[in-house]
Amino acid sequence: MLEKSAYSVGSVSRALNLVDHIINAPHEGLTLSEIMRETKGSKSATFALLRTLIDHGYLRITEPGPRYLPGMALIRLGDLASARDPIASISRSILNDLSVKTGLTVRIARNDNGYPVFIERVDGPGMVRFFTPLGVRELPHISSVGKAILAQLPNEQIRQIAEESGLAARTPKSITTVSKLMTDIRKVRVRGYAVDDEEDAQGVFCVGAAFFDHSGSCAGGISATGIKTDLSAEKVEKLGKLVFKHAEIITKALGGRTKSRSQ
Amino acid sequence: MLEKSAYSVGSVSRALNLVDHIINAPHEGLTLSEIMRETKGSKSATFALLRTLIDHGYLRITEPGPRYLPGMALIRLGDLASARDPIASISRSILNDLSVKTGLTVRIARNDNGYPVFIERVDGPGMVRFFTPLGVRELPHISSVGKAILAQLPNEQIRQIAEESGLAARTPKSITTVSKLMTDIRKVRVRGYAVDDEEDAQGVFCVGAAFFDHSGSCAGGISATGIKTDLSAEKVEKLGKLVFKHAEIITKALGGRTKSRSQ
DNA sequence: ATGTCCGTTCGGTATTGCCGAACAGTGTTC
DNA sequence: GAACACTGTTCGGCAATACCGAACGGACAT
Repeated sequence: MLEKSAYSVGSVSRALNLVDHIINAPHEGLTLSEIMRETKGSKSATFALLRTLIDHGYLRITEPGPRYLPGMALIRLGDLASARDPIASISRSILNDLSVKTGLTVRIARNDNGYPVFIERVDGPGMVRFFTPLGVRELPHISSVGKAILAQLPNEQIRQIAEESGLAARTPKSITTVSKLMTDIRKVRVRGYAVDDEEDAQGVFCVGAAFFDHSGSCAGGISATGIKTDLSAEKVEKLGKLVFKHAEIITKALGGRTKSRSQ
Repeated sequence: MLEKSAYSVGSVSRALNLVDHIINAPHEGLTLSEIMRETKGSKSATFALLRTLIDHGYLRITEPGPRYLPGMALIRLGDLASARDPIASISRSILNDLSVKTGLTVRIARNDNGYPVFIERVDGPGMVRFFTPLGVRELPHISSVGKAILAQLPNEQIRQIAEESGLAARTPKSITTVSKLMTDIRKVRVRGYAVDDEEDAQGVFCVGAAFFDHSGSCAGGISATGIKTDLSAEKVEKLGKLVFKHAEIITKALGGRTKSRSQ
């Protein structure tokens, strides 16, 4: 349920809320009555909104006992948005490459003002598909990509972001203080890659590195994620260098150059 | 520009048309004035609609000289819709598997009343990414999956679909008459897989097979696509059997059983 | 300095999207 | 089998509200 800002069109906002509502519903879909109650709208109004969304393919309807489900247009738009995103489209084959080499799940994030937004994912073979949504702003201190991106910013801005996002813990190993974050960031700057050692989820590790665009500013980060079984220090280092190397490949593909220490 | 049906909400329809308009625009994005002219809306109205779409993440705006681009929510919704689709989510690893084995681009389509709608794609390594959009209804007679799906229907229904969709040609080898289509369909039924030999695009071949759900009805099809270099008959047969086998794997994964010749 | 483009803001009008009630199916319960 | 309790669908009427057009202000070019 999003807050409306100035110059917002009510019915459109309600319609998009319905899409969100339905995509977060159980797999069998929802009935009109359920939707109408849960979103506190009138029957006829939500009916009209749902109809409109169906006309555009945003929703579809199951055959007997009409239940509403996500429609094909969402897949279409997601695919097109991904294809039109220079970062996502350029790096898809590079992600695949890294996933094959490491056997891990590989993801790429766009830098959204210091926050990582994952936009593409390649699952490792037989990987436990642990759920990682795309297209949402993530907390920067909790993932390796997040820290890799933060490391490219001036210290002052890192502190500011840490303050506004809050250093919430997800596991006992999560970073929760600014000072700890800064020591880790320093390590990232030396190594060139960031490590998330069970800071986001228990038993899961993650190694990430940043890449840059033509202006030399950090465009995003790439990371490899896996289960933490016999994770020796040298293995991490080897993986880190590999991830870093692939980040450099993306930088080149973007026509970018490695960070011009602008700070 | 979609036609409106009964009980449609105008402003929502207009907003979704804007999304479509922007996602089919050049990579740099569009300005408000351009959008307003091309969609024949007033400046302030389209401004409000765009604002609403931005609030929900469907669009984003570039920093200087505001231009409108597809937003992260589209990627988010596409990913969720794909994850919530039983066919797409179950078969992702199977697609990957087939793509690695063959080195080809592999796609999967849902059966939408006889028409194929591709919902997932795994590009082969170093593949010429020839553009294949997801989430749109395709012509059934022009692709191998389309024909594989058609082959599961009673002849009468095939003729009906052929008539209503029209047998448009894309290459000199395209099937354009119902009788030719039916002879090809007969072959598909014998072999278990369908072949598209440069019928969709010159120099491109494609092999597809159907899979089934728990009720025994055709849920969709899977296909492997590649460039037509030295395509010997035995190679096609080998590939066809491999694709067919993977279709069977999907059928099993869906808890389905192979077509109970209900006709 | 004048021009033209852009995006943003704002008030007034009538369009139109919302409501509520009535209708029509479907299956469940007694 | 009839009553009920649910569904989804349709429709008329009122008022909210989404649209329009005009005015403002900033950025460039001419």
